[in-house]
Amino acid sequence: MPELPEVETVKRGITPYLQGNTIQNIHIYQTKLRWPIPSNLENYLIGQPIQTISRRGKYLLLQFPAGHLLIHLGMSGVLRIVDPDTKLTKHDHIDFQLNTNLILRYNDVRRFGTILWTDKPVQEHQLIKHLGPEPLSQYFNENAFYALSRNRNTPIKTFIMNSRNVVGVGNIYANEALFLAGIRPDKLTGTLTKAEMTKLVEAIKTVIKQAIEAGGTTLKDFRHADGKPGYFRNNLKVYGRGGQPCLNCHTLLVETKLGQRQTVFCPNCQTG
DNA sequence: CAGCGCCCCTGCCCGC
DNA sequence: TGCGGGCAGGGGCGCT
Repeated sequence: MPELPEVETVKRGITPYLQGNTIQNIHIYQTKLRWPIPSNLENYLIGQPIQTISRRGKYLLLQFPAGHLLIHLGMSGVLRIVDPDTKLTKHDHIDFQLNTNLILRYNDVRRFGTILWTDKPVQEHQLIKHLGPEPLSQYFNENAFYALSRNRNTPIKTFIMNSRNVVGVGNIYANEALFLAGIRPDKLTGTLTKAEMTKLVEAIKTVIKQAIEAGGTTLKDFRHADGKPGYFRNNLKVYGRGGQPCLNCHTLLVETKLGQRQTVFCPNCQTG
């Protein structure tokens, strides 16, 4: 479900309910996510204040006095703020009950998500330390990205979806950014010119920025913490539109597979 | 190291 | 209506 804009939207939605508040209790209903939820989580969290809420790539980081809680939503994870009398539903896996009596509730149908604890500096955590730059930061720029791309032989779409190169670009926004940049998804990374890489960097920034402003993309069930959908779906130019006419030139969009992921492009507009 | 395919899991949609 | 196959917004891991 979530790419970076969706995770950012979730972060913004839950922050007012969490910031400075204290975890009063925890209920774990299902420990089996991508990795088991640590069974001793309560030792670190109960009675402790949530000091800051931040995001690194698609990871949400809740800072406590003793360390950080890492949360990744995987493909289908949902975080919501609910009243204490809200009935549990299928695939609710963990509740964090706050001193305000509201509950931060994690639901994840496919259980590809992650909830882990670390007491080390969070940027040194195994899952965090190899992450590439944030797409909207100054560290993601045409010079650095072009240098990184030299002598790389993977398709450019696979390259931009690899979080070691740049974080937060999932399948939707990879397709959209390549369309915006006019570059074929299967073009080998090392063959892109400096001008093309510059266009691509700008396209990724634009797509991510616009998606955050729209509150993310709701395809099936993504919802803000308050239950509202994201509106970027209306802006999608190629994702999910294989076989339909290109919105620019009316050529039929081509649908292929790249790295086991649905890939859609316009053979007329994306010639780079 | 780079690149790639395989999984983890449930639900839904489609064709027969 | 039932069933099997394929597909889904992620990404770590093991293999070559």
